[in-house]
Amino acid sequence: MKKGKKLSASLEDYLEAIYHIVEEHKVARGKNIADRLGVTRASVTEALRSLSKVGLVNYAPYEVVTMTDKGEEVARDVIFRHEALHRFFVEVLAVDDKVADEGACRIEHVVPPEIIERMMRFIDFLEACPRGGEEFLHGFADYCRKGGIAADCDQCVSHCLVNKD
Amino acid sequence: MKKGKKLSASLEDYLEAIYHIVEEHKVARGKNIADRLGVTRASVTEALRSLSKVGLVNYAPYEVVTMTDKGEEVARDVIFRHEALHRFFVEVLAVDDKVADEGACRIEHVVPPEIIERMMRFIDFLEACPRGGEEFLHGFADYCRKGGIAADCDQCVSHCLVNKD
DNA sequence: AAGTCAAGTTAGGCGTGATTAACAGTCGCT
DNA sequence: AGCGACTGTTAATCACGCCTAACTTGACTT
Repeated sequence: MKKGKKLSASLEDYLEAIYHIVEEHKVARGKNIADRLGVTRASVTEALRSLSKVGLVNYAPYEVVTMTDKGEEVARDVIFRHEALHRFFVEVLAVDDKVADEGACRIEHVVPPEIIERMMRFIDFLEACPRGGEEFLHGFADYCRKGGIAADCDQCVSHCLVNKD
Repeated sequence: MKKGKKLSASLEDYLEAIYHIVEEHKVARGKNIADRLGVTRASVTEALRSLSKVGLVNYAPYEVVTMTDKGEEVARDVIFRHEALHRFFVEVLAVDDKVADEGACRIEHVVPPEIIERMMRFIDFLEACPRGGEEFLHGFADYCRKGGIAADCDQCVSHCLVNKD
């Protein structure tokens, strides 16, 4: 039960998809997975054999698929990275939801854990720091839209003092 | 001269390496590239054939390698993404330089342009907004180190008003 | 129980990107 | 000029991850 080697990006995607499908339907079927990932059923079969070989899914030919405990653990880790990236892109960088998701999908497989950790902390910090907060992020969103600092910038700053506690 | 299809992550790495080597030595040799990327010379030969096939490098067997104009353009684009990510990770997220570089290397090949754009803007915004700036980022770095908001938080906020202009 | 059809599997192929091992070209030195 | 060392190329192989096409299974119909 070691940590084993890491999964390929592709297998992480399969695992993630299976997790979400199981979450919804209790079990996953090849067709579901294929549809969700936009690959053929044949590809799914191969992926399932790989995943079961490393003990992440319960799989036997012609049967429904479920996840092992280990598989759930790994899947949750992938999903955690995905969600952290997604939140950061949307909440901090004011990126469009669709693009944020797309980016998270691709980046989740390669991002170093330290960077995820800092993104999460950054979000926390923005909540804790009087300079941060809603207004600050709105300021950034405005900045993006208008290409410059807002006119009511002074008032905004004064609120730092008022809002802190 | 179309935009053509996009390069694989691997070929982007080769192109990036070649660009840096040419920058330093005027020309690149297979050995240099192999050493820099940690692959064999044989792999380099194949990559060079691919890159020259799409007109990004000037390559002929047994000769030194240089980049075409198109190649430079593409390389600069990759490097731009790399540097944007690196800067963001170091300057905003206070990530260790080595980890930031490693992360940038991997993410540069998959990150949507919109996200790069927002990261750059975020850095600009931090410079322009009175709530942002050096102090704000130091605040975050401290927060990371200490796990909480600094004690002199009030003073820090007051500076927002003083420093703005 | 047999038929049908969707879902799943297998086999074979393709492209990419890497490897090793053997061979070939280039260049510097005496 | 010839030798040797290093650099570069080729060929064969491998692992992945995907595909198509053909075959198998299982579960409803009737």
